Amino acid sequence: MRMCPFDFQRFIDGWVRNVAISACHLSEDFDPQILPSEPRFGDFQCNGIFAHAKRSGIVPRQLGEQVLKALQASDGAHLWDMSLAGAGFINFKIAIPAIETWLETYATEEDFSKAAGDLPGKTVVVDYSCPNTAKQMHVGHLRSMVIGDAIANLLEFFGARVIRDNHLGDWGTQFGILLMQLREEKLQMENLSPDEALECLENVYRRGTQATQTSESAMERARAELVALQNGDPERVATWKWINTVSYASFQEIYDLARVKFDHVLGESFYRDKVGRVCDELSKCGIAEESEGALVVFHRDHPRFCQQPFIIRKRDGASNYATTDLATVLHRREEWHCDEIVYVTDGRQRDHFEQLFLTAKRWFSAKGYALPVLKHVWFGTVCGEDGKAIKTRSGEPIRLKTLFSEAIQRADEIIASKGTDLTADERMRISRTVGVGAIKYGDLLQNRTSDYAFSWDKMLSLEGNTAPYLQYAVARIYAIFRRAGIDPDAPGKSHKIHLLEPQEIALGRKLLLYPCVLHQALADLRPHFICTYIYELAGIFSTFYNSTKVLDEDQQTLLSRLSLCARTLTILRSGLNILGIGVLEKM
RNA sequence: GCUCCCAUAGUUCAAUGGAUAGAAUAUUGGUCUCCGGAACCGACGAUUUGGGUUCGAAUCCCGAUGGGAGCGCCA
Repeated sequence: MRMCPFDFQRFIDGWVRNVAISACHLSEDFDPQILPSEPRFGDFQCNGIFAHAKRSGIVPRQLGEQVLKALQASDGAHLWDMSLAGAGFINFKIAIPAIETWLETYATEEDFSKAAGDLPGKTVVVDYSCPNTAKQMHVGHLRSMVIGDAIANLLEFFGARVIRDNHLGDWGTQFGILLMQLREEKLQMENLSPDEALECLENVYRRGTQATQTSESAMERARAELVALQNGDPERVATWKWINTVSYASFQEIYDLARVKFDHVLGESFYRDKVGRVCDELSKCGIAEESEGALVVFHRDHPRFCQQPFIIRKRDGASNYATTDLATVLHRREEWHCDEIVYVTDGRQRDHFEQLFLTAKRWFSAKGYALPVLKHVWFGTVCGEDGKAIKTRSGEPIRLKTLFSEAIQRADEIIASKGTDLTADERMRISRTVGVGAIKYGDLLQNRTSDYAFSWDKMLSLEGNTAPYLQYAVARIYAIFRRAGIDPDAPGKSHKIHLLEPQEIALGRKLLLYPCVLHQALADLRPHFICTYIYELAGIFSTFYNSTKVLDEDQQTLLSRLSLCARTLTILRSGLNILGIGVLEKM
């Protein structure tokens, strides 16, 4: 088999570095800085000449010429055209035969995954979704679920062993208030559906909160309920369990719709008998100290956390989420032997996670435990139309269930307007895939660290840079294959691909960039790079489709173009799979 | 009060210190006897402000203005 790099960016980077250092005698610290470039310049560009020229006191253009000459004389130079441009850029334009070889070499998602195995043997816990029980999921819960799932898929694609953990908020002080109010209202809720029960519980909680805010005795009773629950009072425990059961049944409907799955659902309550060890060890190691009656951790060298405490045991002796989070890190290390933990939460929790990571580092180091790599993959706040964060307490945030069903209904209306001959089942499946896909994609498209302006129109849009546009491109490719009477996934001998028309070449060049995009998304755990890329790819495909007949009379042309379509299909599908968005053969 | 984040077309978002700042939407002009028009091709339109660093700044640093968030017993 001919040598064919999977990721041209990485390959060119290594190649240029090597040649520049060995043949041009540049110093070892030379960094070529190879980046994908705008199509008008080529496929990749080398930016590293400037920095090196500066350091060595040479004119960049001169150094560029010298390096270019050496590159042109080296093995591998036939794979691309190179030219010196501007003040000292070196541009690389991949030669068409090299593109064709790449397309013939990397045909299936399996081929990609195998070639991209960056993380084999690595165990990564992804901690995402994590709603609180006793409340319905609303738009504020969307991002963690969607982004976390995409990141887990991405890590899995690169060969990691991924453990998806839904760390539910099922053990907070909210249960004191809930138990108190439930007891006082004596409600009969056993016959309600999970959703109805949950809605009822939300109201109970609201009334309970109001009561504790206005009455000191209500507050006392709520505290007593919490203590009773924590001490294992059977009646309270039974009620608490029931609340969690109906809550999760309601969450599960959303997860099913969104096609999100977890390997573990270990809520905070799972760690409630593991927090003693955390406090003991941190105290004995001299990391935690008493302060104002609580057990806290300060980080003396930190400008902020030398003053701002990380409270691991409240004055009343109870633990909080800092304590359970510490216990969780240890559990994931000791039981699951993870190498890394990725937390996907709102950016407002950055202080908490920074303190958590600092504390875990000192604790693990003092005890000689191996510390996993800890990453807080945070995302921007979901804001309402008023620009302020959507909160459960202020007004009524839109429920995910409502959001999804509205999107599905809009998709269904479009299908209806086309007057198709689909069966009811098919139609239902398609409107679900389109509607849910639109919402997930709408979220993923945005750089996760940006704040998020919620709007119905944006969420439910089915035109422009949206999932349906991508799904449509996929469906059209399937339609071509149906018409040709060929299975796009049939494992057969691959046909020779000849890129002749400009639109074919443009498509081939774009396909080639997929590995670079995946690596970029992986480096920062930012799925939106994949969205941008597959959207552009679908656009280039549409242009190609519009200008170039695939089902050509000439057999060789037909087979070549069909193969090109098959590669486009593979990459669109692969990208959508990583994003957790469904694909359709017909829509 | 202290700390952090953000400011890009009318609107919603992109842009790894790289060349002429990209999309979508809205507005608007076109394409279509042909593989699915949920399509394709155009036009219009933007880096809040004042300094600085750099060969090169939307991006880094300092200030101003405007917005958001966090900060001892919620998670």
